[in-house]
Amino acid sequence: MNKPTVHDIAREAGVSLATVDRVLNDRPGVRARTIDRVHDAVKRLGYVRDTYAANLARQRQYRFAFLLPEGPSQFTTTLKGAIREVYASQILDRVQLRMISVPSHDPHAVVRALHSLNADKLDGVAIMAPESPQVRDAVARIKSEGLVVVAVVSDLPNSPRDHFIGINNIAAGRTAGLLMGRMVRDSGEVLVVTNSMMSRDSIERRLGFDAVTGEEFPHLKVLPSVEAYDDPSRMREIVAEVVTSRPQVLGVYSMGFGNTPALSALRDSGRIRDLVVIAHELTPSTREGLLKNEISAVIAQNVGHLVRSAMRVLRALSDGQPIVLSQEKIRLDVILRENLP
Amino acid sequence: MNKPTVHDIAREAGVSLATVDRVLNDRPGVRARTIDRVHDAVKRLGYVRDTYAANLARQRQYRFAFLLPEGPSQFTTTLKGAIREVYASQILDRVQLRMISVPSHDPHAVVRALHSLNADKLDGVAIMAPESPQVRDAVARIKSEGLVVVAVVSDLPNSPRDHFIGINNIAAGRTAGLLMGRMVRDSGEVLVVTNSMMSRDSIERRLGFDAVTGEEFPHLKVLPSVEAYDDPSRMREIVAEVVTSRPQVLGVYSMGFGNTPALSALRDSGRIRDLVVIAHELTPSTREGLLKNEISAVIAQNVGHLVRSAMRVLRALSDGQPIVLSQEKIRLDVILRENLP
DNA sequence: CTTGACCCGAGGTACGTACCTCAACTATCG
DNA sequence: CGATAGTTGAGGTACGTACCTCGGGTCAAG
Repeated sequence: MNKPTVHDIAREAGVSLATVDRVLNDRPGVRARTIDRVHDAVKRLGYVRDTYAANLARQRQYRFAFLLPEGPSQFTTTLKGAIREVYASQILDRVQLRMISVPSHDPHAVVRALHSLNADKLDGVAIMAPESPQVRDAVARIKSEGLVVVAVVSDLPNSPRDHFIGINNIAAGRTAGLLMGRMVRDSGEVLVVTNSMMSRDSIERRLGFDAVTGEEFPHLKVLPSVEAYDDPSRMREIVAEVVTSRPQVLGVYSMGFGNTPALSALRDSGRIRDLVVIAHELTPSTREGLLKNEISAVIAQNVGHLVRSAMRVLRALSDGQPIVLSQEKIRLDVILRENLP
Repeated sequence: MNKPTVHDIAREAGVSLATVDRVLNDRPGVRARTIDRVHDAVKRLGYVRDTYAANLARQRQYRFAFLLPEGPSQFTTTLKGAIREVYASQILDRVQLRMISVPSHDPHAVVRALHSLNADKLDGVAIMAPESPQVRDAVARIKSEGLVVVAVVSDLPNSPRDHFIGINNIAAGRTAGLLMGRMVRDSGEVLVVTNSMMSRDSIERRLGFDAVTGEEFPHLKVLPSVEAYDDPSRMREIVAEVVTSRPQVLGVYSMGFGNTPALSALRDSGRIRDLVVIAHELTPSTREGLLKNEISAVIAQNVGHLVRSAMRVLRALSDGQPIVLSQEKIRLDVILRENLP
């Protein structure tokens, strides 16, 4: 009737508690036949380890770190806020957190930070950084030391990370393209702005955006991406120049990072209300833009979910437990003025 | 350094463990002054009860019930599936679940079901049912017996329920209105269909929809709501009639429940691809509609989140623990073909 | 047959909390 | 002053699991 315990397993398998314990915790000194007997009993009774009692007994502490880009980006600020909020609330059990900020555009700094992580003092790390060969090797190294590694926001697809928690950026771009095509009424041009087309996120978003607009919305002509190279004033200038000189521009797709200067340039041009503006990530800037009817839609990922999911996955992986994939999938949120959270 | 335990509290307050226990669990036999001393120590050390150890010690079982509408609605089927999935996965700790289906349009049946719930055998209940005076009284009664009551999907605003888990339906209607206004290119009419305008959800959605279209989109003329009174064939007939006889209809807003027959009528009319169709809830029907470009957007609530949130809230309330509101807020999802989960 | 390596059981303590008993103390009242 | 009720402490067991020790068992090689 009740949930079976190790005692029930021992009785069912006809062995002692110590043996059950040895089997369940992969300790040596048990014959293969006996191991099977225990596993059979586990299966027959449907035993599942009570993780909380186990953690209590072994005084388990989960020690995780978040490796995040430093700098004044509104998105990372929002993300860090979400991490702090989750950490402060009591939903985390036995978790100790460290936040590490690095200039993420510098692969060597990322590598140094990764190498400074000690497997003796840490169980897992969540990384948000662009992938580079150096980073890939560093991930491999800390994984071989026994750390659990998950990528957040930006995937590290060629690195041996255990899991990726974030959105599908091609789908994000496709969603933006679909919205743009449905919302721009007349034929015209669409401006795409980003900080850098070197980032795989931007590349994927652009790919998705182009695919949908190309296939389904021939009335739109999508211009080549405008890059600002992390320079806000450059972003402001380029956007201002394009929007004022090309009246045929009817839509702007801001692929994230650099929303604020792009928006301010659009605002100054006086044309922002006539444009369909689609941006990424919900930040103070984009929220304000939505409320002022300057931005039509924001494609976002829920940073609260992102952080909680990262924690759950880190825990599950450090315990060797399965992940409930349906719960961990980060949805692509489409946010309009009326469904602002 | 480590998390303080009851032992630390006892030492800090200069009392015994038994006294700390009496205070923390509101047991009698402690002088007011001593109670304060213990509470002071708790505050000074920042003690928080280890819920898992406590549940272990007291052999806690959470016994919850879900009271849901019976019948073949795709949304409730989806919801029930989500409940089963959450229940089957191991994320629930010490929770026993019962699902009760009632013909929810019959207040007396709902009341009978509520009265059959025994506070001795149950800790809490999540209810999805329309509010009526009878239901309100029944909720008050089972609450007075000590049960925790939360409303899910549809609020019971005049009942003494402890919490509501679901979306803001006025905002949902406003979001639909905004999407409709942005996506319908020319001047024309918008058809609004629902099963019944008696339901407060429908009323609120319509309210929000009208507010936004009225204020911001004068090119749209929103027709009076068409009601099908839970009769699929009636729904099919009315929709077919309106759409074929009124070529000036450019958009259709299906407020939920009855999506399937409405869609099939639109499909048969041959006009569906030229219309902007906005529907509620992600079900097999609406998913198919999105994929076929028949539906432009779906306003949905994530049923997985809904169910997990209901469980967390029920647990927290039965333990008298605080709720992390930011985690429990159910977002209004805007789902397009490209961001289908 | 002995030796030693391997296997297994019995029984213990611990984690943080709940809940129990019983003895002893304190304050108050008549 | 003693009786009485109200407070408090000491110490225990239990929850389900981890981890430890130690004694005794089996079995194959020498």
